[in-house]
Amino acid sequence: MLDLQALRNDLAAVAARLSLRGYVLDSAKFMQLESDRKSIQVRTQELQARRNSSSKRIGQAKAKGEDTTAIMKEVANLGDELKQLETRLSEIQQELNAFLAVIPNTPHESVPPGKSEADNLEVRKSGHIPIFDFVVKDHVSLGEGLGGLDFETATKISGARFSLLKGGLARLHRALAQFMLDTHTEQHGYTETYVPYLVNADSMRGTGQLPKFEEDLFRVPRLMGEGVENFYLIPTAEVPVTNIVRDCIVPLEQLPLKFVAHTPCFRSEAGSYGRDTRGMIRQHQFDKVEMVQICHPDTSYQSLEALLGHAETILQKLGLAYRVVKLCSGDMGFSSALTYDIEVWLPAQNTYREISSCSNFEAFQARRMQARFRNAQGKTEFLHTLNGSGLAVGRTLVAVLENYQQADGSIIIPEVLKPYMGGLELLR
RNA sequence: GGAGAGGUGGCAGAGUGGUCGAAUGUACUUGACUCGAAAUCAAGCGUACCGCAAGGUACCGUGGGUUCGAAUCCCACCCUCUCCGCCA
Repeated sequence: MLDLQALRNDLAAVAARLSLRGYVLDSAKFMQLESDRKSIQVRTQELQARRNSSSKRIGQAKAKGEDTTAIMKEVANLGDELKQLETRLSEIQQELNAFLAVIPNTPHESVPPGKSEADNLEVRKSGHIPIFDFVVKDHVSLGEGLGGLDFETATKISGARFSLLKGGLARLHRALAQFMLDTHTEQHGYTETYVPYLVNADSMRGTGQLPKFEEDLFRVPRLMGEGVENFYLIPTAEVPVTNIVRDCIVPLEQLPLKFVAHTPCFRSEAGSYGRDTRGMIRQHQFDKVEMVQICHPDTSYQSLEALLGHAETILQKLGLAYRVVKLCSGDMGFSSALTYDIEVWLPAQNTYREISSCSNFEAFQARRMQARFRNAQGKTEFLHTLNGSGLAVGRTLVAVLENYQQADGSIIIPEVLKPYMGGLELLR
């Protein structure tokens, strides 16, 4: 959520920044809602004040045993108008909230303007793109050749966009997640967390998935008395982990909070029907190791650089080539103020593919979550939240398979993973 | 699944229809005392919104209702705890 004060004080400036990312702010509607809200609120509070003082006088009179019919008559007609106004006021406030809830974050000033992926800015490249003296196979051929990747059975069990791993590949997948978690906890100072995979709607609203992106989620309805309460399968650990601080005032000295979690992620992939249909690249269920930082507004951009570095470290240790891009204004996610993507080299696709996304949300999520700290003056202020994949496990597996393949279809185990593979050197 | 208890300010804990945004204790902040600290004493100490201000409004798990007036009464729901049963 954007800062309501900013909208009130400088609507045009906010609208201009939003237009950079292709969002057209309905300024007229906002001004209308605001002025309605204001006039009705003033009138409502006026009547409430009158009712309160009259009621108080009735109480005092009754205590003295005096007759109260005169005062009661005064108040008698207040009720209806007041009730109407109160209803109207809460309607308007709901409209205003609904209006605010679907406005994306404003991009940070350093974000390159642009419309699509094509306008993203390459920040740096790292590692060496491997050269093969044979025709490379993609991860599907490699995995199936090794007998460890079985999409046919996964489709039977669940449907399209699910995968079944077996044997060495399943272990390699687990090894990757373990390696990432250990690196972030032991070398980067993150606290490991184990979190719920089903969350409530408040949590989804807190991080910005709701109300706008319900169609991207798997919803799990649950009967609750008369009605239904919805759970949602998490699309990323960002949701449960960031919501740790929802409705919290975090003591200043505890900042920054750094959490890491390894979870499955569930995405409906509505609207991406034709894309990446082959292989593990785009699945309804995939594992991800996610880093989250909750920090002071003054240091959030330093934290973002650090967090990006933590994700890069994983790729460096795995010996994979990658590049870092800064997303342009039109390609950023709803809640983000600034996002770096890390793209890993995939030989079979002869290109870089996204494997991590690291974002600073500034106070956008914190405002939705009421996540605050108390500043030196004792006033509450909104925290800044950040997160980044460190990394997407499934795609990392794809990258390892493709980059470490040999002519006979076997896979060399990267040095850092050997301890997690019981010393195994080669997957065949 | 059955039975019971309970959800009030950072915490503890009063409050069963009126002067209650809420006693009291504790924590915290400031001042006094002190070389300093402890103890003691005094004052302050929730959040949001409207207003230049004075001041006003809302919030006692959530949502509805009754009433001139609700933390307090009624209804529904959610959550927590205890016991029994079942279960990884």
